Amino acid sequence: MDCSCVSDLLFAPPALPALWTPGFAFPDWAYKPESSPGSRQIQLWHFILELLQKEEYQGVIAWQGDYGEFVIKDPDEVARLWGIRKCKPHMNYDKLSRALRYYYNKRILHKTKGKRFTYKFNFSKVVLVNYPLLDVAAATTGSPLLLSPGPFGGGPGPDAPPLTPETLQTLFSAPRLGEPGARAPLFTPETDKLRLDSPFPFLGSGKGLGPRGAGRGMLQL
DNA sequence: ACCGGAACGT
DNA sequence: ACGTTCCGGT
Repeated sequence: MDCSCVSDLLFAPPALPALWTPGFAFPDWAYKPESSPGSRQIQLWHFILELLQKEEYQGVIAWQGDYGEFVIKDPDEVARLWGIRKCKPHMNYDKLSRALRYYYNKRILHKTKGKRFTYKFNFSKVVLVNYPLLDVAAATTGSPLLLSPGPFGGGPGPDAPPLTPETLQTLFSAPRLGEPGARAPLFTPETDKLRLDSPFPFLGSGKGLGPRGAGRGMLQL
């Protein structure tokens, strides 16, 4: 069952110098397959983000509409590219869209109804799971960031985009490296990963979002 | 096109 | 866990 397509590792991780699409800032973890907590393989939403970030694919998939919303302009091509990456030669949009649907429950994506081939990222969710954003939120006590009484804590709302592009950009470009002792208590010093014993009021107490919780010391969905 | 169940593979 | 494949239904 050997497949002759290029391995993920050979896919040059674009030595990204903080590049972002017009109006949207992206953290580097979005491009690193291994940076997704539970996964060694490339994730579909990583891949989507990757395409979204490259200008040469703007005719294939691009940001459009609301914040976090993107439209697949060429479904067959996106499916083809995903098939190449995953060594699934028989990939097509029908199957790809099924995979995207998988993210609905995980609350990473949802569908923009009425708009063809249009989906929307739940960046707040994605960020919460993958990036140590919370210490920033904790540090900037005055910031209303993420603490809006939105769908978090109150239950699973239809969508939860409390983050603005500006907020994201600010957070991700924040030069908080090399600040000794500036570590927020939300993180264990050794692993630099999110601690699970911290109270996250906006995580809805994990209700319906998966009871397991403490996987590998990382928050999961 | 879009949905979600189910079985399956890794 | 993260899809992939197949499917009947809207």
